[in-house]
Amino acid sequence: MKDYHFTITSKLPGTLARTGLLHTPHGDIATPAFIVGGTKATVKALTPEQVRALGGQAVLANTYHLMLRPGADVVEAAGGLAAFMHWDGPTFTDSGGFQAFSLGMAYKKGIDKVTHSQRGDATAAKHSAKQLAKVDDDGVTFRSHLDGSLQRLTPEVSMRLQWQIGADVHMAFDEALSPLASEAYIRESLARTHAWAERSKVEHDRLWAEHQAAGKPYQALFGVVQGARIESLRRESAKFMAGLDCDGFGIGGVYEPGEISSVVRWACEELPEDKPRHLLGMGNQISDLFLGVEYGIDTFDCVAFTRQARNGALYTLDGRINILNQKFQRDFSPIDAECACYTCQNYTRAYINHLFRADEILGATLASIHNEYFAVHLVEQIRASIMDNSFAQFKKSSLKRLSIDDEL
RNA sequence: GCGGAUGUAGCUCAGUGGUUAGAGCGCUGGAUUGUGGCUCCGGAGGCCGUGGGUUCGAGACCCAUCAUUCGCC
Repeated sequence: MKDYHFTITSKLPGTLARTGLLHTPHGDIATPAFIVGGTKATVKALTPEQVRALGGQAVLANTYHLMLRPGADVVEAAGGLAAFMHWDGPTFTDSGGFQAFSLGMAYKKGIDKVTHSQRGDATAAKHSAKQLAKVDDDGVTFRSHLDGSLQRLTPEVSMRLQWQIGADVHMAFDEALSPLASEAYIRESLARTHAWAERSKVEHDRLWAEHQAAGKPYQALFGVVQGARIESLRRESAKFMAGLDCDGFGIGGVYEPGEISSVVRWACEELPEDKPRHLLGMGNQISDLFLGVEYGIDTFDCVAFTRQARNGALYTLDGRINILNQKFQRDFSPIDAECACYTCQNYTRAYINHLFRADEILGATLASIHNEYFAVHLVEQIRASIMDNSFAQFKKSSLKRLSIDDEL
C-alpha cells in the first residue's frame, strides 16, 4: 500500500494554477510550496527547528553530494534522510543528474556552465579536457570534486542510492540540457533521458517491492521532463513522462525567467492534471514564483535564497538589498518592515550589517531565516490568493512594486 | 650622545636607474536560479616623510633634515 497521494483542492480558472495537498509518509505539503534546499542533508546555516519555524514544509537534498559524503549507506544506517538530519517532515532528493551534467561543463557557472560541451564546436573541445564527467548511453562517469576519485552514476545506481537515502520523493535520473545546446545534441540527449526514465522506473518498482516486503513505506518517483526550448520536444518529453506512470513530475533544464511562460507551460499542458509538478532549481526571482504557479507548478526548489542570504543579498517585496552597504550601518529598522520573520521581528539592519562585516556566522543564520521565510511565505500567499481568487491582483500589485511588466 | 634599520594606498608590504608606481587586506558598488560556493566581478584611493643634489631620466643613487624603531654608553 502506497502511503502517498496528491489531491487538488482548488483551481484558478483560465490558468494552469491549482492548490493541492501532497501526502507523504513523513507528512503533508500544502501546494504550491517552496521546498527548502538542503543539498547535503542540511539547510545551510539553519537548524530544522528554524526551518520549521519559518514555515518550511519540506527539504530537498542531493544524491550526488550524499553519495560522496557521507555515503548513502550512512544515511540509510541513520534511519533515512529525515531521521539523519533531524527533520520532522517530508523530504525530496534530486537524482544527481544535474551535478553529473554540470561537472561535465568544467568551471563556468550560470548558463555558461551548461553550454560548452553540448555545443559540439571548438569551445567544447577546449573545455572537454577539463571536464570532470563523461556521458554515455548507460550513464555518467565522473570524478568526485572532493577527492578526484572516479565515480559512476546510472539510472539504476541513482535509484538504489535514493532508496537508501530514503527521501519521500525521488527524481528520475536525467541528463540536464543547456538551452544553447545544438538541436542534434538535444535530440540525442532527450532520447537518453527518456530511456533513463524508463530504467529508473523499472529499478524503482523493483526496489519498492523489496522495501514493501520488508514492511517499509513507499517512496515516490517523479519523471523529469527535458527538451530545452524546443516546443515539440518539450511536449513530446512531457507526454513520454506522462505515460510512465510515475507519481509526479520534475521539469528540468529551465534557466531563464522568460522560459516559464513557454517551456513550463508546454510541459504542464501535456502532463496529467492529477499529479504534482516540481520545477527543478528555478525560482530566484519573485516573478518566477508567480509565473511558475500560473503555468502549473506545484513545488519549487531553489538554492538562491539561502545562497544569497549568505552573501548578504536580502529579499523584500520592493526588491533586493545588499545588507553590507554602508547606508545600513546606522539603519536601526528591520530588513523589511512588512516582514513577520524572526529576523525582522528582532534584529535591525545595522546589526546584521555589523555581523556580515565582522564575518560572524549569526549573520548567515539571520539572513537565511529572512530570505527563506520570504520565499516560503510568498508562495504561501500565492496559494491563498488562488483559493480566494485574488491571484491576478496579487501578482499584478507585486510585480508593479518591482517595476516588472505584467505581460511577462 | 654614538651606531644601525625603516619611512611607498587606511593597514601590512612589493617595487634590483627607464612607459601612466603595484599586491594582499580594508573601503566601496554589483552578481549569484535541480549549491563544485564564507564565492565571483568591478570601482575609488598615492606631491613614494621633507628639502636639496647627481643623471637625458630618481620611489630607487648622494647630502641634509624630520619621524619611527632597535642596540650600545
